[in-house]
Amino acid sequence: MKKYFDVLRKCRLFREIADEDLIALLGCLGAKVVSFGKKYTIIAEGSPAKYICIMLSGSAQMVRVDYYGNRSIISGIEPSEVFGEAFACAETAEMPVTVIANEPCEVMLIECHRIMHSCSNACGFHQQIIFNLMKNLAVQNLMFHQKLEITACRTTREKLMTYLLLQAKKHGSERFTIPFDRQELADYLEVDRSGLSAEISKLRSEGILTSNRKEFELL
Amino acid sequence: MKKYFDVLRKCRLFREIADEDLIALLGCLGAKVVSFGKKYTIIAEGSPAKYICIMLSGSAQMVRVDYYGNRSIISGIEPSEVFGEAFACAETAEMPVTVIANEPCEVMLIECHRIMHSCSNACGFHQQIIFNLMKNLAVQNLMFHQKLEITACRTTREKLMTYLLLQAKKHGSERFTIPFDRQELADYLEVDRSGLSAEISKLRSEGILTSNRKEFELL
DNA sequence: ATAAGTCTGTTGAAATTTCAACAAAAGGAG
DNA sequence: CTCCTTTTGTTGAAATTTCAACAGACTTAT
Repeated sequence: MKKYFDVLRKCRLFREIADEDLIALLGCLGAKVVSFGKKYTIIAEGSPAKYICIMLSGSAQMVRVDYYGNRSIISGIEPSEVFGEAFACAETAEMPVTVIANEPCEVMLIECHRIMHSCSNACGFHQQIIFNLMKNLAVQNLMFHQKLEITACRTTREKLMTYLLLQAKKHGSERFTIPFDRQELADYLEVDRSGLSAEISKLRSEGILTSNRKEFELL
Repeated sequence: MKKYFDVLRKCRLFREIADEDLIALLGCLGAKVVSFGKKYTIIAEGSPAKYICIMLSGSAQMVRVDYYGNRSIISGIEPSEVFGEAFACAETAEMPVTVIANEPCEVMLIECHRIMHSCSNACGFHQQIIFNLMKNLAVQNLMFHQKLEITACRTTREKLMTYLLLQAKKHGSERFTIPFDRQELADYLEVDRSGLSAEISKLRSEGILTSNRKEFELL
């Protein structure tokens, strides 16, 4: 487990927990690590929501395909981020989304009930973990508000500009690289890919931005 | 405070807390009750996010108006529901949304830091409250997933049907009354009101549903 | 280096949404 | 009951999105 310490230290779930306690804690929680190849399904829609997951290496996307066949990307998942916890904590019977590996991944799985019900060893970190989990869920809530701010826009241009402005703020710079290719960005913004490409060209010709593939600069 | 007990017992925040402990707890948390008239602003966009709020009576809507003037309803808030907690717990500087009273309301306000930092009296319920808060945030997360499922749809018809099917499931019946008038439903689904009315008429003429104002029946 | 496959940008036509304006229906106040 | 206000439904035109098809740029594997 030691090789994962650098990522785990950055993970919201383990805030305020000292390195020397972490090993014992992970043991107590029965944490296990699983690897997935590119394009593999990490969590399948419809499967039971038992696990709180932590991305150790690689990246993934949380995705849903609706009744009408529209693919929608709910969020990207990067190393040290927690995912699946909302469904597990809310005791959802079935996962309403799918999580798919973008590239080879290592994921840490912790059974939710190990965290929710205090452990038999009475290890002293449960309270801290629950507090961290709460904070993490609150932050995720904010991310949903951002996502809704984007999807609430009526036109492709408004959605795109709202997204790009949020990215610029997040990166603290007018220049930044986005984590999606065109099709993925379209699925995230919930618009048509070709229309999105056209809109980007238009913004470029209007002198509002410059871009090359995943790199953007707002002018 | 006693007159609010019936609502508070139903509130997620106070699960597993006995009635007789509730009074002491509310005192320890410094809970206060504020009334608002119809159409009054309960929380203003841009104001500091200090409070965890509980709706005691009446109802409200969480709303955002974007840069382009589109009004979007994020959620309806009914008695015993908690709101504003995600922003307070995530320590957001400014509220990104507005909460407006639908009708005369009573709201209980609890300063977030009173819950986050254990109280000086060392009352024994903080852990339970934080656990409840965590569960509540997880459930809210699920609601956002539902909302995203709706807004991810491309057409008015798809959004409307997704919404109505979720409502039918929620009410456990094909007949139900929705909590929005037409304009509000349009703002919730993020579509044009007149287009929404037209779509409802069309579904009616196709024999897919019957409806009268806020009452719907799926056939 | 070449070939195969993927990603991006373009285009035009069809479908859909938005917008503005108005009429009918419902609800409230006096 | 009547007047006034709000809500809902309807319509047609303008704007936008979606869809399908294709070509050029880029990547990857051999």
